[in-house]
Amino acid sequence: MATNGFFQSVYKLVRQVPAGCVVTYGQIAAMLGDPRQARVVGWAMRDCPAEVPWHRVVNSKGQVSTRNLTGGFNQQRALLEDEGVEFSASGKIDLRRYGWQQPRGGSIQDEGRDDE
DNA sequence: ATTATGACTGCAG
DNA sequence: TCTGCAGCCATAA
Repeated sequence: MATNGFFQSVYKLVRQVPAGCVVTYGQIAAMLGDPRQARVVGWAMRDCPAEVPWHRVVNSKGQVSTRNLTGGFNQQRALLEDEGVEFSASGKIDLRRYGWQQPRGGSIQDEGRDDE
């Protein structure tokens, strides 16, 4: 499927996301090389194959409910909570703590937070 | 080829 | 901190 190569890249990337971590659409798009294609990433998630942990994908606001909760989209929060992710009172996630980043050349270790 | 929509993002109020 | 408007890209009709 060469037509949906971008989609395949998205799926592959999301599949690499470990449990207990979340990524934003823009983050994924940026990893693919174009942060503006964040919407296209959403399109790929809309297809949501079972092999893709779409529930670990949230918007830049760290929330899931952008417009309207459709279908199984509601269980995103429940799934993340099951992974160990904490939600704020407003239903937001700490991207600074759960925000996943691709491992760079070398060892990516946990950077200490001066306050937490 | 053109128009409309969308599981988004960033800036302004 | 939250809400609203405009911009960008891809897919569907």
